[in-house]
Amino acid sequence: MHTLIPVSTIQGPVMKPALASCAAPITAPRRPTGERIAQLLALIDTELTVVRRVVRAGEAVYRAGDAFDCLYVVHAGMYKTVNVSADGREQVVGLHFKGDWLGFDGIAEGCFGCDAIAMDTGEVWMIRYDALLEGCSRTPLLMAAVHTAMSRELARDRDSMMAMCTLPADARVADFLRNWAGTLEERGLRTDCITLRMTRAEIGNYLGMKLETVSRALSRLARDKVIGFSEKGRRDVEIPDIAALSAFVDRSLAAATLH
Amino acid sequence: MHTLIPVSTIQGPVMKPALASCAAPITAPRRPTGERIAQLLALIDTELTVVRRVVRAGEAVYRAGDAFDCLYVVHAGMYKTVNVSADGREQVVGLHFKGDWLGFDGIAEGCFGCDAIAMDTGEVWMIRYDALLEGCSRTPLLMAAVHTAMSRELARDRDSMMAMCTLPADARVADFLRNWAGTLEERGLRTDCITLRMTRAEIGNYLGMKLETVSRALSRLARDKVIGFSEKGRRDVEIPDIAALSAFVDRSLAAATLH
DNA sequence: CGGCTGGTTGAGGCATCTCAAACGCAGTGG
DNA sequence: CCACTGCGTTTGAGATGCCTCAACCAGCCG
Repeated sequence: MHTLIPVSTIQGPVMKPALASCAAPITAPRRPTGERIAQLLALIDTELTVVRRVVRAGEAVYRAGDAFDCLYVVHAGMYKTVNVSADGREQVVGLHFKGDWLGFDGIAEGCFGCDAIAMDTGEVWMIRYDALLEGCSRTPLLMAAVHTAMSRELARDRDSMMAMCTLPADARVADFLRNWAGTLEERGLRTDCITLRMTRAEIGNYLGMKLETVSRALSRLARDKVIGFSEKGRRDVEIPDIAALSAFVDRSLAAATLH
Repeated sequence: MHTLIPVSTIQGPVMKPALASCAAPITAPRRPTGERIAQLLALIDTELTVVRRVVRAGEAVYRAGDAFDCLYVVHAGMYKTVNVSADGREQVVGLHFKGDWLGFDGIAEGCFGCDAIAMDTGEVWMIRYDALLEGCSRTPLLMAAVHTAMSRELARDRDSMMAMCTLPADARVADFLRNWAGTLEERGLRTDCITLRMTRAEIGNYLGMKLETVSRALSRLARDKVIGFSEKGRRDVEIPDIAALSAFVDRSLAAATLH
């Protein structure tokens, strides 16, 4: 039909190949996510003026309704975004780790649509949106990186919707743990013993179920040896084998379709 | 803290004010959505070379797994995006009307993550992604418009997640109809009698419930005079008053929280 | 110690799903 | 013209998965 022009040929002047993979992957083969994140942060640091901000557990990076001025890139820590409706319902709609952006949802309306809350102490990089627009004009690689980040978030949201609609409660919890372990693994962190920094109520809210259901699901997963609990409290979960979680999800689905 | 610099001052050279509102609304007060869409399409038409493609009902604009080359802007018709999992589950994750973009989810991975299916005959504008990147570098207004579109889609996904997690089935259907009527109203179309181009099964899939539940919910809404059915088949729904749908949602929530 | 927060587990209830039957409507072919 | 078929819809009755309510337990901290 038409020939595929590599993006790099039109993305403007010379770019360091070492930075290329934090943008859209049309140009290059896949690289480890940890590397991509390091390159993204390096690119931002060189192309933009960022204000580093340290946040403590429970502190809000921004609140729903705040005027949209800045985007934030997670440099350390873990964050939840909480959608708040007019009538007061609260819903955890996203979890964010190092390398993720916070605040994309504010662009369209000019104010943020949800709260972004730190779940432990961490650091975010504030980037003024007007400066980002300017930087994207100057540096196509940066623009591509922003597009990629938004695209990834859209894909994640879709997968969440699918999980909520098609998986029974136990499988949804298993899927949740699998995703969590996956993001840790991508960042080069230990996945065999992870600490959930969320209460059962928060997990349930995120997954669309009640806290008791989460607790029961975790108990069943532990009984089936798909996960384990560390002797130090029930807050830490041992995941000896991520594939076992996937297998559990598949088994749930097979059992369901098999009547 | 710091003064708010209007984006327009850094967005580059002169821009026609008439086109300004299709981008982020920091610069300008809110305008009617229909106007924004017209301006978006005009901007795209002047800044980019588009290939117009007519699609018929049931036809795929793209399929999950297809290589990501192009984005699409809806010029006419109505489309659904369907997420397909490895094990064959299908989930409608989005509905798209005139002025919406299709394919953002392909940017990050280099291939599309879902099917985009036309639900009636319509027309999409194909835009090569490399050309779009170049155009965004050239025209900051275009870049802002793309960001705004992605941001809006993120916000919509989150509202969907919230509706699925917090609303009972009847209210979820009411909310669905309200959103549908809302998008029609934004585009200057009639909202008092809308034709659902989806089967009950599709609606149910989208809302995370079974087709019988959708049917019952619609029957109850009709019994409560919140909606009506046209005499010609049950496929057309009469919505005399959109506010009545919102009121129904609120009533459901009030009844639920009241124990 | 005693209160508090978060977690686990059980019993019963309810919203939704499953299964099933019947209907309307459009298309098709005799 | 009518029978016949297929698909989508409606409605009912029973099953079930998750929620609600409640009791109890385990850490933690003043």
